[in-house]
Amino acid sequence: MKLTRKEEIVVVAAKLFKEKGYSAVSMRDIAQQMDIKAASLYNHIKGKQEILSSLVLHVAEKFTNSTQSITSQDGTALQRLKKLIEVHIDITVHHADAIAALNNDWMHLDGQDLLDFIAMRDQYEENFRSIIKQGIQTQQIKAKEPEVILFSILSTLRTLYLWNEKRGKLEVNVLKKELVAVLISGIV
Amino acid sequence: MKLTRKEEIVVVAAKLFKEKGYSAVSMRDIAQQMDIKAASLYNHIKGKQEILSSLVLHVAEKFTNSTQSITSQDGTALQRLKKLIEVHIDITVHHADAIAALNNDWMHLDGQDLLDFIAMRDQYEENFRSIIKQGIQTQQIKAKEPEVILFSILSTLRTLYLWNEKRGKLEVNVLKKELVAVLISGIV
DNA sequence: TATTGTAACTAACAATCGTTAGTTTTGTAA
DNA sequence: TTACAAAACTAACGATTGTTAGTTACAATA
Repeated sequence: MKLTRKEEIVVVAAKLFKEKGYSAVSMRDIAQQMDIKAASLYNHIKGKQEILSSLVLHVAEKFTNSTQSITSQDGTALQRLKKLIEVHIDITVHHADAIAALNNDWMHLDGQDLLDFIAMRDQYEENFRSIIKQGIQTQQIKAKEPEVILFSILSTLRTLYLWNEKRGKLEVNVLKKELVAVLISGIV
Repeated sequence: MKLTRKEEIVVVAAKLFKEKGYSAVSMRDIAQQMDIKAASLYNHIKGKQEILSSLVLHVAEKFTNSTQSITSQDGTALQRLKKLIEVHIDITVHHADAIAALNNDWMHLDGQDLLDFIAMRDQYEENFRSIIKQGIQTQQIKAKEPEVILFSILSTLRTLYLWNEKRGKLEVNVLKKELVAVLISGIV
């Protein structure tokens, strides 16, 4: 599919943000990477902030929608948890650069964009938490501190974008299978 | 113990870096937080870069030394892995802000500092990897992709600094015990 | 061929950046 | 009280920041 010029800018900017972070990337950096001058960017976007919010909010919605869909379908806690992990991997593989910004640069959103993001993030976390609690209640999951389990799994999933590059020959379905196994069954 | 003025600056800066990242924090921000003017900072430090390298390299050395010490002592792979996790938690609890910079702002180091950091990080990862491989060889650890196990555990440990604030009433020793259990034995 | 919209350009703006130079205040020891 | 060092200050520098205004090149359409 053909990208609009605006989408091209967002894609290019995402790569740069991933390397140095939003604040350390100038409009001139982005322009140079596209072989145009900085002022020309403004024919397509309103400003630097719009690049960030396009990037972050778009992928945040993906996460929110996916988890919402999983929690609304039926299934045991463990089935849902597995599905959640797989979906997270899918999104990561296809939007690695955007996820870098979501993880590291969300605090540079401003106004309503920032509020929207935080709301989505909290909702995502809450869905995750409720699945784990449900698993503990039905004794599918060992009764440990739910927060420790939540933190451990979420940390791994959120940092996955960093390892996806080195993933190399490891095929996506293999990655899913292995990661689900490690996160749920442990390593011993 | 009493901090030197330079150490005070580094501590204050670390807190700010954690919130917005190195690039988004100005010398005037740091100065304001200390109730002095930006120029006054230069009575104590050479520049902004020195703040970052003090912060990052100091805690990076702690990690390198700890893992080096663990791999040189004897013990099974699983004992070593457990110890590694516990040490990581200890350092995180005591240097949460510095670890934020280590995770998110290391790429803004320059010159020899950057090379030194990368060398330490690679060595740390390599030590970790060899313990896992040893565990697989001795069949203490289930034979999965070593990289997936390494990535999963390291991600959790590296992001721990974010959760340490919310840790709240969860005592350090409880956290250690729970996290070791989750990371090694899984949750089912 | 004339018109129009897209997308580039040059030039410049005010604000902020890290940093330096030179000076003054402050606290301590003789 | 004087002398000295530590640590603050004011003022300013050149560079870079995001952004705007006005203009030009080019392709498609009428």
